[in-house]
Amino acid sequence: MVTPLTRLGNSVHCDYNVYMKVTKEKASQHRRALVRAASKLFRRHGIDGVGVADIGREAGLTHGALYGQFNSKQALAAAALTDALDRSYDRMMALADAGDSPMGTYLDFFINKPHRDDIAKGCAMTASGSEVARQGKNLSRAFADGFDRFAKTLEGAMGDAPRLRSTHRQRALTIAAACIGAIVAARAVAKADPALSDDIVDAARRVLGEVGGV
Amino acid sequence: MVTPLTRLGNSVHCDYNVYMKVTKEKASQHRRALVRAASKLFRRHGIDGVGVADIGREAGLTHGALYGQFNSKQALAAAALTDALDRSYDRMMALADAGDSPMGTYLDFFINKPHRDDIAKGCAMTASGSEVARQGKNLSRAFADGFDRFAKTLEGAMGDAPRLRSTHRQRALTIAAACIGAIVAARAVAKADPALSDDIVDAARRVLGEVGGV
DNA sequence: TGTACATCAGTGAACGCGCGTTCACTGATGTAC
DNA sequence: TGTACATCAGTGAACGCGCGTTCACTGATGTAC
Repeated sequence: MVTPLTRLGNSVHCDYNVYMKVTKEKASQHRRALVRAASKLFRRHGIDGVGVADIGREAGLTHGALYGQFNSKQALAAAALTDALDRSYDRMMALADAGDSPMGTYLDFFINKPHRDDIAKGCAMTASGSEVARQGKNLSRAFADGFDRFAKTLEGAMGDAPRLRSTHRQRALTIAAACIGAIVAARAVAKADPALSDDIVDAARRVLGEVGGV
Repeated sequence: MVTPLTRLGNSVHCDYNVYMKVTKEKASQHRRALVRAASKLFRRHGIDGVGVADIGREAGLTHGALYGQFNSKQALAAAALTDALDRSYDRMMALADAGDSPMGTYLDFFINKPHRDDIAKGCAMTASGSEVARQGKNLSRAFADGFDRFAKTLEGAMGDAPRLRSTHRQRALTIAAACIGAIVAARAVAKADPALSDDIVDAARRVLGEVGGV
């Protein structure tokens, strides 16, 4: 029989069986794996809905490893949000290279039913929008950077077909916010009213296309 | 010294000091107090961010009382969402009686900086939008009912000024979703970029007014 | 109207569990010589 | 190039804490007579 841990004092007993240390490259792979795992799980279950142990497991590590790479769960969440938004942006820009009407391409990329249905791979602003408001400044920063970049991209793709008095920037900011709102609302009503959910997606795609001058 | 509880067996010791039972009217007041407390706290801290003990305390009761009135925290959350949306709707309709252009009144009511800044009293769809997608069907039902009523109200107030080809219903659904997205995005960026947050609110109010034919 | 007693809303201790974070420890990596 | 050893990424047990839910119990209310 053994006291598992004598609290105040430096003599401690426990069994460490492990093996350890890892190349610098492996370490940065692990960091990336943690960010990707967190990014996916936070989107699927919410930031409060995921434990650090879940993230470590998903990344093939233990929860302790997380604290070697990040100061806190909050700091990891900020890194995960930035990473998710960077990756979404890259995918969107890759598509835009191919198409001829960028505004139509951007709206198609964002407002569609597969995007609504696969939250874990979708835009992190739609997955965590209302949570970010309650988190710290670093998460707000990540969201603001992603949102601003999205709005600027839309602004650059704005057509001037409709006779609206608002500026391109105002319309771009509104379309960006509306893209988020449409996916959030479509997801929120989906379980109870799938037809309404479909209507929201279809309506937003069409109306925002008109606002964007497609 | 007393064993506080002997587990398997029917003989139990603990101290019950209490006083009890309450009129039917008091009981339904308590139920209402629980719903109101939950509604406020869920908006402020998120559903996962509030414990049943917090809700009981805010309502002036204990956490146990909650399970006399509701089967689970989830069931209370659904009741709280319905109640919050009903109350918001009533406030919006009361304002509309006074104004002459209902669409303008509705947009002013929803898209403004005090609404962005006071999440605990604001629209529950903006506060919990991305959380509801991850909850059960009863919460989706409450959201869908509130969203549908909001969209129908906007549809009834739709002007036909702009030469848009989309239907009134499509524009109403889009404006409803965009209202949510604008407040969600404005809150999410507020801590890191207050100027961007203001711009989102101002832009959405103006552009959605144009889409709504104000 | 007065009395006897069943009902049931509310209490608070306890349940098992998982949370975020810390920390003593490991041992291959990577560096200094 | 070869050797000695400090570094530090990762482990996993433990921390204190709060979670949602259950349940034995209370006693005024409200009903049956």
